[in-house]
Amino acid sequence: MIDKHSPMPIYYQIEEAIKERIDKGEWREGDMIPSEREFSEMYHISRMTVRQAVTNLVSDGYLIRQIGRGTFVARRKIQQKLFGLTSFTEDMKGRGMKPGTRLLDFRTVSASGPIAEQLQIPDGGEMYEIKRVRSADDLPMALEITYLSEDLVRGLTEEDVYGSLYGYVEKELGMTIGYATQELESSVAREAESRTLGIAEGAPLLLIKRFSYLEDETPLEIVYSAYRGDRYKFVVGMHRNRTDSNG
Amino acid sequence: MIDKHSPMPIYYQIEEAIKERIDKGEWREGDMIPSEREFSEMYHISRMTVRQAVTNLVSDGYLIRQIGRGTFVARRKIQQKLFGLTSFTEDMKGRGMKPGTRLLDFRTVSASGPIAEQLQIPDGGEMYEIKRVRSADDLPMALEITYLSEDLVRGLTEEDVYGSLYGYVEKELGMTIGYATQELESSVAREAESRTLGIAEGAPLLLIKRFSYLEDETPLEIVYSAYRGDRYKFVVGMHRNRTDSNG
DNA sequence: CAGTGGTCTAGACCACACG
DNA sequence: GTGTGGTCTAGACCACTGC
Repeated sequence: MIDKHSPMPIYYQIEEAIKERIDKGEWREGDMIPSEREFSEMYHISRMTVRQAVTNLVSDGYLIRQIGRGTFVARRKIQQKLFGLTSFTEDMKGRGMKPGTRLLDFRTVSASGPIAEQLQIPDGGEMYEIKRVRSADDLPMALEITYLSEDLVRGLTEEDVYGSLYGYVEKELGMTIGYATQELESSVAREAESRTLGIAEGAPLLLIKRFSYLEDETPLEIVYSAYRGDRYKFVVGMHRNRTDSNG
Repeated sequence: MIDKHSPMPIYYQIEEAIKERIDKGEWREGDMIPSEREFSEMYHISRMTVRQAVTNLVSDGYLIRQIGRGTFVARRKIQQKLFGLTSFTEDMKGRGMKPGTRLLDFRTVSASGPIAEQLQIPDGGEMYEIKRVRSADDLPMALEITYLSEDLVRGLTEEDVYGSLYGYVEKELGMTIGYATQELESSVAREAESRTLGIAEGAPLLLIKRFSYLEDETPLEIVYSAYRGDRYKFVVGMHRNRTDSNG
């Protein structure tokens, strides 16, 4: 089960093995899994290596550690996904809906102002501007305008933006997305939005502004979205920081 | 600087030392901090202990590791707080506003239905129901209804709910809050809400439903809030999961 | 090349939970 | 007392970066 000579790190192999047992239902929610020392003996590896695997799964929400008692399969594992940053495409698939895209506009424009600044594009640089209507199960769900530095994702084509931009950046360009900050506010649809989304004027809209960054903090994209208030709920899991109550 | 015989773990002391240097500006955004081996020699501790400190600070957003290059102070450290779950009181303070509370109702009611189920209160159990208007700089910001199991926070009084419930639970009861899931949706104010919040009927509202859990997954509270759309933006930082693109 | 973080070992002692 | 996770050691080899 564990290959010590695989290029895959041992701790990663253990993570996958544990997740598989949980997914298969071999270990159920609330069950105690083998102790770190048992894993260590089972696979003939050091306990610190086991701990690295378990620590990762704890922070991913799969496991719960309890001092003096043991390590347990987390309840509510459905909620694991809530903690991770996802693209529209991944979000909709996670909700069991079919994502779709209608491209309204795809162009490069010269960068300037706060958008250029946020994307760290120097004066005179170009950026992609992509306007899309995102749909779920063939009904309009959101209106999206995305900005990316042309320099960072040079060679982006219209075909690339019909699916997940995150998927493209990660799989085609081999970049690693780190995190995003998102601002959400409530608004009402004006004429233009109501027409594009097929809702009444004055109907509720959820506005989301997203700044995405790569792992090394390079700004990747800015996205302005307007989601239909009658079809979309934003769902997020948040952990309590160890340091919040102090500082 | 490091006391090996302190009851505080060494890795924690190192974390604090590093954070202090960052907060003081001794190490600035983008600066490389000493290598793990340097820390190890500096403090006469093993490198694995240093790594534990650095790993924690990386996941808290203070540091960035780069293979073969070094460890750097993260940019945008203002955004660190965005990733942590906060109470209303902490949230407003973080925005530089003065939080306030007007208590509309405080009572215990017999638990039943989906709320009792979510809070894991057995048939016949009681729960607190707390209705509050939360204000920022003395202007109404949100209408909140909170439910807690009476059994879990027995002895809660009216005075306890004028400030941060999270603070009370953590500091007075000594519990550790783990995480929460939150659902956000856009809506418009009806008559009752518009009167309580001092806004027009039909004005945008941001509705937030929150389920909080302790570290061991015990359900702590349910909160339904309605925030004024003209005064409040929900801000959140989200990390990309290692596993999102695969599974 | 030297230096960095990434992984891993084979132990150790501690505080805690439980019977 | 036994078993658990929490912390810590003093090394080791690897892949990667940058000069």
